[in-house]
Amino acid sequence: MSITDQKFDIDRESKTPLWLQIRNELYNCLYRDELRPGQLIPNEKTLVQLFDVSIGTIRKAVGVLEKEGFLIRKQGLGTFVFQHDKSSFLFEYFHFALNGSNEKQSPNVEFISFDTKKATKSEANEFGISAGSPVFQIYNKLGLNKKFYIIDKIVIPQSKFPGLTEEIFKGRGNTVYNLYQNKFNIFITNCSEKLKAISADEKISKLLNIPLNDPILKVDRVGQTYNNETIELRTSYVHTSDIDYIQSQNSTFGEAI
Amino acid sequence: MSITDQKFDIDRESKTPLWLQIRNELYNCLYRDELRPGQLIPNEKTLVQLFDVSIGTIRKAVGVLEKEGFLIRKQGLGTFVFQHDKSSFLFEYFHFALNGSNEKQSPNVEFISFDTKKATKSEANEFGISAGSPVFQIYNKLGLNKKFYIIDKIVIPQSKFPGLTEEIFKGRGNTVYNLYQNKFNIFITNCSEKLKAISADEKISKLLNIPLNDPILKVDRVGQTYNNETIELRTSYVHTSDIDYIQSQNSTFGEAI
DNA sequence: TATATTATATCATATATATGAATTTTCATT
DNA sequence: AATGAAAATTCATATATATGATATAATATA
Repeated sequence: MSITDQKFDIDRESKTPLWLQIRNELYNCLYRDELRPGQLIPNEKTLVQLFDVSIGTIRKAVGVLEKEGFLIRKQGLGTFVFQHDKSSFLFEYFHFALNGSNEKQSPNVEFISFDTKKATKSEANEFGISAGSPVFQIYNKLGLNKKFYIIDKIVIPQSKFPGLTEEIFKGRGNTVYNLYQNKFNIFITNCSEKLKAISADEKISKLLNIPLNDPILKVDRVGQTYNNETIELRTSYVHTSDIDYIQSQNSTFGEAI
Repeated sequence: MSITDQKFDIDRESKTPLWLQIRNELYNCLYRDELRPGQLIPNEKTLVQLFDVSIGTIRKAVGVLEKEGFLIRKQGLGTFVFQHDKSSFLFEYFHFALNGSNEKQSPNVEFISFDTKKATKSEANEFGISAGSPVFQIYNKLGLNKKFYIIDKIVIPQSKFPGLTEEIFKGRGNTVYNLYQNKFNIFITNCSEKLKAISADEKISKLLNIPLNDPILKVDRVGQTYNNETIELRTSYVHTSDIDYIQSQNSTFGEAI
């Protein structure tokens, strides 16, 4: 169903502000995939008619979704649905930079392996599937400046990625999140990460060509989609002798001025 | 000079939007300390008169400063200048939680040492002072649930904290950033962090009572004030066997709905 | 055809105004 | 003094409208 075809009923008696009701309706359109990544959404005038509110209320609703990262407004052009690509990946999800630098640069990625295995208990628990269900486990090597510093292990449930093969994965030609989005209709909306320092085990030391027991930064990332459904478990093993995990933070989460 | 006494000249011909000009004027009042932490700022009606614009423009300017974290609006009460305290510290700057938990809890802090030393070259460089200038170096131990997992090393230039003594530091009764703010008029506006995995050296292993060479998460934080002036260099050494460094991230930096 | 101009579409800024919601203050009543 | 109702204060939501800025499309002109 197209967004312009449906009848939204906004409750003017509700305690929830109109702008928030509209924001939620639009969010649901994203969730229901009636507004697809990269797509141009109806202009403000149309939205005014669709929801029968003033343009200021529409702008507030759309503005919030823009700040949340779901929509992107372009003056003179229109408002578009956000889509994952290399630059957004670099900006939002890749947290590493060479020693002494604060500038991120795009990592080079090299494929290592693609396997099917049974989900561990904790993986199954995270995904909300039964233990032993099949999952894909994929290893990649990431580097900067021709050297590799990071091993990425990706675990995703087979059920959510029907038909995914090693060839499709290798031939994606873009970021992994872009693959999820374009080939499997899964849009990663939020991530959380947990970091630990550990010792390199045999596997990691071989893959990264570093001494056994070297200190390694281990990053566990949970990638989720709408309604906090977990889609991907990613573990990065980072040899931080030459690169840093960086995080910048304003007093809050303010917009850049 | 009080904010209500001065004449702001807003340039209506400027390419910079009015709301941004006003946001910048208010920001400068914060910077010049004419609006102090915790203080109630003039209400919207007064600001309308002060800047001679409509209330919508004022609300936009104040709204941005609120999102940036400098102001806090409270319906029915007024708008206040943000101040550092324990809850904001927990919310924004303390990134650790016990294994398996996503809930942060307030750490307990124990004083270790307070010394004066000469700035290293890199410290001096960061602070913009000459090498060898005196700095304070303070060690603390942080823990959760009666056990200590973190050693914090704080380095701050003596010149910016005149009269600071071990007694004042120990008797602060609040967070360190609150001390900076209330006793020394220095307001930390933003931080950036760089993380590495290293091996515990002798000093750290003794302080945390862990084996030598255990993997340790090292967090280097640069704390800055207005105009990106560096105020504090803090290094945290974290034994991550029982706790995680956690980071959550929405698709962007969206406001909570 | 190539270029410059004009028109159109779309979001951005700004004003003016009305009503509602949340909090504190005031003040009458008990 | 304690309580409760009313008033005042302040920010929040919502409408209506006008003008500006930016990008694209259409058109006229050389």
